Amino acid sequence: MPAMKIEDEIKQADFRNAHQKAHINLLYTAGWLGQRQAAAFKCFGVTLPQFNILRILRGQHPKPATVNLLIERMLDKTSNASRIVDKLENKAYVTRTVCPCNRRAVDIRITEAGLELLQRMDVLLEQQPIGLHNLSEAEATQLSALLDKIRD
Amino acid sequence: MPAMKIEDEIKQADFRNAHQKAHINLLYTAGWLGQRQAAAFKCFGVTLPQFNILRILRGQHPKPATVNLLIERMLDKTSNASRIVDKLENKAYVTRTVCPCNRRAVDIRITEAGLELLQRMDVLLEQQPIGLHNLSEAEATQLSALLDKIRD
DNA sequence: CTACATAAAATGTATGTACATATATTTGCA
DNA sequence: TGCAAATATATGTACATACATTTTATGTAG
Repeated sequence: MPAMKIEDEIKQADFRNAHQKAHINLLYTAGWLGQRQAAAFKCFGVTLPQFNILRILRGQHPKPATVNLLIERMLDKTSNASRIVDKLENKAYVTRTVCPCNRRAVDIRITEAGLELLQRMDVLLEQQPIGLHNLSEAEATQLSALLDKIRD
Repeated sequence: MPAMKIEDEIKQADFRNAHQKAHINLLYTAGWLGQRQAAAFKCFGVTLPQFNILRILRGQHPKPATVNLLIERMLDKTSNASRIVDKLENKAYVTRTVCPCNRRAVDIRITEAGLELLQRMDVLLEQQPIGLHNLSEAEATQLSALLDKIRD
């Protein structure tokens, strides 16, 4: 992946202003990052949203989580947690049981196989980091502050 | 949309380090921004990818564009331009004709209805900007530089 | 205690994404 | 010339997203 400024990446040299340029750059870079992550996850047979849900479930383990809790903690809150859990259940990485104290809710738990998968992924993902390692500590902090300000 | 730091948004107070926090913040903020844009476009009956393609076609107008050219200029290069053009063709915002000089290629042109739609959207989108207006000029420039560095 | 609102999850439909493959056309080269 | 490689686009499938609707269970007001 060669070094490229955003102008070259999408072959549009003339942005209206710095705001538009940063806006497009933000969407583009997030896509770039997400794609690299998805590629790294592919050989494990899980997608990025599935991975994220597994991590939330590991954080709860051995307590169960409900679909509502998953939605609260997911990056994309409008996505359909129920169907992502379907896929993980098919792969035997999670279990679903009706919550005994509230039969509307469903208790979702990560299985041993799921925990083992996460552990294997942790090892490989640390070996080849695909994150923001090009940034210094100070730059990463600065970036977070700018992003927070966008959403204010 | 209330002001919220990323820790509160996804209810995960303990990030491993500044890099991980910025990483998650980047994906989250891009999703947040994309969703707001999609919501603004919804009343016009087009999605964000469809809008982006229409803008590229307006940039070419009255010259045609090919699918390859669209892919080159799209933010997400791996997306399926052909099927997005399908949707726009169904709405009569673009036309497809076999390129006379290369019958493998397809000339795609924006129609009058498409141009008119973009103009209506321009007007409303300028009235209620959904971009990075919280950032100063200097901050937007700084953000772009950080994002470029991530992809180096 | 029924009736209606609320809550939790699942489902339906349209769209988009990622990746592999198919189809048609053109080009290059032995 | 003829045939393989390359090119331009389209299609198939699995997955995810956005949003509306449905199903089932719980709570609450009268």
